[in-house]
Amino acid sequence: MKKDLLISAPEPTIRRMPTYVHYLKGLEAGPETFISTSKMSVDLGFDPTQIRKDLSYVDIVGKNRVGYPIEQLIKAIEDFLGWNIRKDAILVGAGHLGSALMGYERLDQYGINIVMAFDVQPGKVGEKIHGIEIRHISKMAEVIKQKNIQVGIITVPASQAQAVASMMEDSGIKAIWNFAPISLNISKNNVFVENALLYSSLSVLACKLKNL
Amino acid sequence: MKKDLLISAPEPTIRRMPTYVHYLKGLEAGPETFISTSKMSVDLGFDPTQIRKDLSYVDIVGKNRVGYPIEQLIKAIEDFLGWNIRKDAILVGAGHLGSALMGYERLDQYGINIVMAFDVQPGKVGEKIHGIEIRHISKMAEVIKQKNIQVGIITVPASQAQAVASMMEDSGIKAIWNFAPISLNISKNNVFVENALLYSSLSVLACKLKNL
DNA sequence: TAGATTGTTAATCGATTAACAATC
DNA sequence: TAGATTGTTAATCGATTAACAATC
Repeated sequence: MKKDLLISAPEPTIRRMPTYVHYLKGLEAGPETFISTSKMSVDLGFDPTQIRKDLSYVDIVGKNRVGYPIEQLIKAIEDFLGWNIRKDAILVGAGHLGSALMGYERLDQYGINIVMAFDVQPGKVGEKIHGIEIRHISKMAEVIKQKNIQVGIITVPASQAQAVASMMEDSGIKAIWNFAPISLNISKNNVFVENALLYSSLSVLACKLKNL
Repeated sequence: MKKDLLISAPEPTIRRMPTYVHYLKGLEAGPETFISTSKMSVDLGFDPTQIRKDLSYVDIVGKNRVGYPIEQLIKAIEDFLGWNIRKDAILVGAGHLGSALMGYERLDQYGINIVMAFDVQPGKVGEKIHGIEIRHISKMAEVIKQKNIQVGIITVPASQAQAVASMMEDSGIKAIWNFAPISLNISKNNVFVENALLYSSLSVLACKLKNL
């Protein structure tokens, strides 16, 4: 629809989008080719108006009395989210979490392609985890520049996260996906930082449980 | 402060709290014993009024012209978040992500104690990962009831997440920390569900990168 | 046509931020 | 005292939701 003037969607809208995609993919197996926001509302527990508002940011047109064409809707949301654009990434910190991310095949479904990982531990450097080569952190800057890497994933302990982030910034990384529980300082503001905030999620759980 | 009438904090406030704790712990090593919201504002990039508003939900009193006592503030926020109350948990899905969570020693810092894990794969059942025993999923309900487990962590593929959630609900679990990218349906609403939403975080990154 | 649905405008709600009195 | 800071009240901002016209 519209899309003449490109107003970027509010962040809460962006955060709901993947839920729509995963839900819609589940419908693909079924007999229906169209889905209405009233049905989505029931299944997802979201307000139908909110769903329509969210979908208004996406390049799709619904049919009155019918709904949205499922397949096209999935494609449109994926395009909106940038999942169909490949983003080369490097990962720093090949510990438990880092390894889990490297093994998460699904990641390239989101357009993220981890081309290499870095660590400092001698036992890890030179090895491969889930097919991804691990090199010493001192080689990172060179690789980023050479391969024109856009995304850096930080899965090192909090104490080393800032140093890694600064190195990434200096090497020309465009965006950082940060799993360390600290707030990164980026001096120039040409690097976008997204914090995974697992501990925030866990804290909401703990807090609600406490007040039960 | 107040705390006479216990108004639960807004969720955005709860989500910022862990950032405060991690930041404050970093200060403990330093020479200062007090911290002002103006200093926190500079270091964290948050509005100082917002920080004071957030702290108003916590059982702490600041000193005029001085700030908040760091050590007491940490303790107060941790208490607020329920990190100091132990919550026994079970984890279902001993794959990459599940293993990473089992290996994440830090988890008990947040009060989460994973007592056992479950899976269906014969190669995994009977083994231990990071010291945590893995049993067959068919034993789950019994263990939850016997050990009075409160928290269930779901790290299975999306296709099996709903079935696991329903089993947890029936067994009397109080809260679910869900890593599967689907919206869980809980029939009775006496189970609190917190979605980790890693893919939402990743989508914000991909979306921002697309519009760069 | 009647009725279900989209898509938008307007109202509401809640969180953030500005302003400022109180304090030491 | 002067000035920095807390803690709160009021204003602002933005997201959610209600209402409804347009459509098929």
